[in-house]
Amino acid sequence: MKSVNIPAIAVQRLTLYARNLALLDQKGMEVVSSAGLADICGVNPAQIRKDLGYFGQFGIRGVGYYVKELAYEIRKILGLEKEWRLALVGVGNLGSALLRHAQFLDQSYTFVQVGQITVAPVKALKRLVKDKGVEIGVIAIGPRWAQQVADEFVGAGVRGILNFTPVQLRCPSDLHVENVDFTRMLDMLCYRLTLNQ
Amino acid sequence: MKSVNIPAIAVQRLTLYARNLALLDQKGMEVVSSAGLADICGVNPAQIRKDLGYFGQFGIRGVGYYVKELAYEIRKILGLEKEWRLALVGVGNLGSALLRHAQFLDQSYTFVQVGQITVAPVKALKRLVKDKGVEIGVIAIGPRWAQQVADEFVGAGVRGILNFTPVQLRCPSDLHVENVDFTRMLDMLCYRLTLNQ
DNA sequence: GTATGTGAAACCGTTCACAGCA
DNA sequence: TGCTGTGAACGGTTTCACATAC
Repeated sequence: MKSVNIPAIAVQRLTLYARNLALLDQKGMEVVSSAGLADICGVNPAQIRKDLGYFGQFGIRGVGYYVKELAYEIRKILGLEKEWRLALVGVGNLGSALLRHAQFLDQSYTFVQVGQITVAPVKALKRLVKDKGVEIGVIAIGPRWAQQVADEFVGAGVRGILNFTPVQLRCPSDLHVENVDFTRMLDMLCYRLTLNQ
Repeated sequence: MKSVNIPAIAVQRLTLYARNLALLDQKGMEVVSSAGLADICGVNPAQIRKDLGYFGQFGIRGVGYYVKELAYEIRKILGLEKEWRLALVGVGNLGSALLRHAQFLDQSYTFVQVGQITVAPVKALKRLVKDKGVEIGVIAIGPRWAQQVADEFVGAGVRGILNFTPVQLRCPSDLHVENVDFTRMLDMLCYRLTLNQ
């Protein structure tokens, strides 16, 4: 791994590459060039090579990349070899969908070893996180309670939070928070449609 | 509006400002400075002023911004004054959650006038889009069928697609697609947690 | 010959700093 | 005085172009 700072956006693209490499692998393709993968992913070939360059050299000049191998290397880079334990708060609404249809998760995460997802009444959270070694808290509850749940997750010792509410959470800076906010994406869509009449 | 190209990321932040302005308004605050809003949103004050500057002059020097007024102006910029009609494909899984718990949507969209959301068997899509004037298609179906549904939406004359599947959709360039991909956000989280041991 | 890996250049977005105005 | 609006400086990301290796 290089000592330069790796842009977060490059890491995000890595997940895109991993997904499409898995698809190529399923189709029996063994080798792919940066140009080929770039076309599928909708990015510039040089960008793929640059992104990969942050972490090492995975290709063969004059040939390309071995699909299986590159997919594995990216999974390793992203830390997806490990089994992550998640706790979900919010059994109603979005939460129940995430839980009840675990196959949805599995389908998109064939290459990820996601651990048990546990539903917990908020009060029992602290014990649960400590006993079960939960590392990631998922907040899929109404926006009104989002900050409170986040605080409890923090107090319980979770290291990261996946936030499905549109609330901007206030958390300690050493805690990692990722937001999935479809209302924002919908707003963006409306803006772009409005621009083009 | 300025004639320079407006970065998509600036527009995305506008939605963040709008949301927090609505909250400030609910709390009875009438005026806010770029510094005050920036603190709440977790961004740089100059960035807010710059973002707004793409669209006009909304503040008063030495004072700040009128909360209600700015919130309204941003809604207008984003095209959220209009009522948007959406069609949802995917009643199972994520889709049912989006539909059955409309109050979830309402809660986060108090300032948005989102139109009827219609569930349709895929075959009837074309007629539905044309008869009801649907402008945005929402794809919350299994990844396996995502591209097919997208193609049908395109054929039916939808102008934009909100894609909840992790599939990179292939669509005509004049169609607007926004992706909500929580698997990617989860991957990012895992990477960052792995970095810090 | 072909495709990677990577410095250099071009481009874009963010932040600074201050002029302009209430 | 205080805060907006904005040109300029800065920093970071993308793309180019070519040396390098198979």
